[in-house]
Amino acid sequence: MKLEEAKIKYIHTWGSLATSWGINKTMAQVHALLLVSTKPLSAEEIMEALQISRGNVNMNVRALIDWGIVRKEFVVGERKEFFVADKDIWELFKQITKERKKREIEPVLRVLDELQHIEDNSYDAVQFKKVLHDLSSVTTTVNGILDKAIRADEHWLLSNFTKIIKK
Amino acid sequence: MKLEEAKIKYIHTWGSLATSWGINKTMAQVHALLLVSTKPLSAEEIMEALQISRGNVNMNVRALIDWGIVRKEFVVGERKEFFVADKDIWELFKQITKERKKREIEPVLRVLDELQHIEDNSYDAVQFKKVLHDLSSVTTTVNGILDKAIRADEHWLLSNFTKIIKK
DNA sequence: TTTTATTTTCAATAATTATTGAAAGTTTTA
DNA sequence: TAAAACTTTCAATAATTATTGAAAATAAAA
Repeated sequence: MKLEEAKIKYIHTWGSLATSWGINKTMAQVHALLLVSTKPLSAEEIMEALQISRGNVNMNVRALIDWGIVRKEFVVGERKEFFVADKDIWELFKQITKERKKREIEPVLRVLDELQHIEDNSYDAVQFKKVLHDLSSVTTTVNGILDKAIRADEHWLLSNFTKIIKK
Repeated sequence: MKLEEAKIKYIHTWGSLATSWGINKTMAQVHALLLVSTKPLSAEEIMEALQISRGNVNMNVRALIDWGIVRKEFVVGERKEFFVADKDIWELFKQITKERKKREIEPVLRVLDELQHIEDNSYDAVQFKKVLHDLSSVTTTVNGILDKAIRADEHWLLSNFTKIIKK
């Protein structure tokens, strides 16, 4: 297999993994492209490489910048903007985790907590509260793991979990 | 807030979390409904409660059964099928994790590994292999954590991670 | 066996989500 | 200032994914 071919295959693989986890395919592909590129890329170059429209590139690059995993880079003698993705994939993992935690998991925890406070002590209601409680404990635990991972040093997750897993 | 109202809110909240993680909304809602129900439910009752079609109920209930988190239950004097979801949500978490790991993460690891074997030692290729390697280590670690979690006792994840997180 | 109850399937359709492309907006240069 | 270079926006459209509903299949009862 040739290098270019391998890069394309990687970009596609990553895109399809993203899709099944509810992340926009193009966003994942743009990020993957920037990761394997040895130089900053302009909107044109991304359009060309992934065969997508200018608007699509713009939207997804902005989103990646919002997520803090892609940044603009100035290129001497060039007027247009160029983009790079830093190569530390732990950082990527942390950023994505952090955002999703905040956007998706925390709001659910708030709702679950609120629902605990219904004033009803019938058998049904107690059963319901029990389910909610279990659900909260799973969600809280997952949330806590993610929290710890994103606060810690870059390689905390790798070094610590590796030990735990191997014990 | 009334109990019924709370149940509905819970079912909806769960459905929307599922959606953002690439899981079918109805599937999550059917599961949630069965979890908070104090008795086994028939297809009709699910249709009624969630206002969805017979076909939709059938497809999603089958999928939940395939995932091993819902099962049929025989009801005396009734000819039709009834369904229940066992109340342990750790089991749900484990099953979902297990399936997604197998269906989505493992295939990606195989592709990443295959791509490592390109015979090219140019600067570009070496950089690319570096990115792939980092990516594999993140993916492998995540995979390993999930693996451990699903193999262990039901409450391993809760008890162990809670300690770790609080340390 | 025939009838009736129930489940399954799947083509058609609806709903959702992603993408385009051209117009409007912004910034830089002349 | 005006023109050129470039970026952003967003209504229209395409692509994807979920849902319906009725016909076919299956199972139970008469």
